[in-house]
Amino acid sequence: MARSPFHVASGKTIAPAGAAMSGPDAEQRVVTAVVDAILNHRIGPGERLIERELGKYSGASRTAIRNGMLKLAHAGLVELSPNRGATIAMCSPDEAREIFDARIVIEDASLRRLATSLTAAGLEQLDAIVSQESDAYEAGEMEQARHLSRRFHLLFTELAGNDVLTRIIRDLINRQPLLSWTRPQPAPRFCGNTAHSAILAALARGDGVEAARLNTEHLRELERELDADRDAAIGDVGHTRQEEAGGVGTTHP
Amino acid sequence: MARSPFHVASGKTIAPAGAAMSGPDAEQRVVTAVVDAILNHRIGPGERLIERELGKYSGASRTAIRNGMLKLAHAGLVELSPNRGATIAMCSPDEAREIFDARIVIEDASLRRLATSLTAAGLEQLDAIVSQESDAYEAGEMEQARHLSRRFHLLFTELAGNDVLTRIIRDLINRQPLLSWTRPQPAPRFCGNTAHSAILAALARGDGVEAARLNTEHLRELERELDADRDAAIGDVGHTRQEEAGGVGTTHP
DNA sequence: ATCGTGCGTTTTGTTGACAATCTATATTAA
DNA sequence: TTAATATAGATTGTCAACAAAACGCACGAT
Repeated sequence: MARSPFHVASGKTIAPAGAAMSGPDAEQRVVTAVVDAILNHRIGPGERLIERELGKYSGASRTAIRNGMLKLAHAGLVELSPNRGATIAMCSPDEAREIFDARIVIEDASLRRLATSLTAAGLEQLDAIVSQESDAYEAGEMEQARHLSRRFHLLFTELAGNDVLTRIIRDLINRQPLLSWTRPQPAPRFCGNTAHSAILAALARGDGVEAARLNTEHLRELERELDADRDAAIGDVGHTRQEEAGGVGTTHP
Repeated sequence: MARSPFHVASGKTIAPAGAAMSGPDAEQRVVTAVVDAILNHRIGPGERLIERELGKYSGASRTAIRNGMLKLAHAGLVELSPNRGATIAMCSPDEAREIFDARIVIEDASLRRLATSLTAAGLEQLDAIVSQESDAYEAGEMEQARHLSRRFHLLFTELAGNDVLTRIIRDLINRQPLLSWTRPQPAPRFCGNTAHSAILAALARGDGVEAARLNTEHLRELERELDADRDAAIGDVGHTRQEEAGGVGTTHP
């Protein structure tokens, strides 16, 4: 098969065959493409990002790619080793826990603050996200559902009005897919929509403490599922790099 | 006078004439030098960082410098404009407030957590910092005192045990000098030591809530002083760039 | 069969030069 | 004298080529 759009060492496609990009901000396009590939589990932890391959179909020069890798490295999405280039970051269990804790700290503060300042417009935006997310779940469009789920967390942080914290949260949310050692589950997990609408309801009635409590519980639940996945995968050898094709199903029987 | 070590466009020296560096990690040296220069107010907001000048005496190649600038930009210490290169970041009043709020959120959580897990060794480290800081203040070594003050905040965050949050706090603390529009005050401000030892005392007796409250108050006080300085400097025109030499004294009469 | 070794290929890191852009000075006109 | 403009210099952005290092594979030894 002729390789067409935008892939990595393994030959996997990480971006659709979009218009042959060659703009002034090719760097940002490479960054966006890699982030998008991570968010949709087209590439996973430990995978190498080879400059030539990244550039072949993105039209980006090597310097642009290299700068993009630096950006991604600072965001915690890739790791740079001397003379070994860029690989998708692998989070240790400890680091995964730290990321969850950090999100809880910041999102707690955001929700408590937002509860006292939420405007009608803001409420409407959040409500739209939650209902769209619900629709996507029911329609089985998991990719879209995951996107909207991330968007919900990011949006209430944005609405809290602190850009510094928002940028931090964005980076932490983007690292989420790198925390799981198994491929994403094809069926909707327990998580997600119910929790989000409950948080929104608490926010709507101005109860920031309860909203924060619900969100913390929500994130802790996600963390527990992750740990369970990891524990289940422990017996499996070679879990750090699954070969492509086929095995998308749940790893644990 | 022959320019000797390591300066910027204005000709100001931002690093001592250290050994002609030319190692593999020249990039990190440039970053460290710039950070150090910022922390000690040798360069201030809006100042241009010219690649050739940075490289002339640091021995770092232009690519290394450029990568360093990218790193500093992501840390919020410099701003990169297309075709205009790197300038020391200028924080708007809004952004300054956001940075303080972000610090409060994260340091609060760190102190509350640390109160339940502080070891004897950790307590000893904190105590050493505070007493050294006190000594430095009394000896009039303001540079050292400011360094130790920053170190105190960073250390209790480190001891809380979350590396993700620690890295964030480090970046936020480093941006502190860029928030003030006036040069650093030669005389010891109200802030600093008393507040720090009170926080430490609360920590030592396991009262994380009180420690967090004291820290919040401490940071809010710093913020108020900053606002006062800015308000006082408002009438002054051309306050965005003070000419060198002489005028180290307080800007407001 | 497994482990260690050596070589060719691939990939990264770095340097230098060139083009594009911006800044500052000098010049000219009103 | 002031303002607008043109020109020269300085600074950044980009690219292609070279050197160094790592990876994969075949080969041979234990």
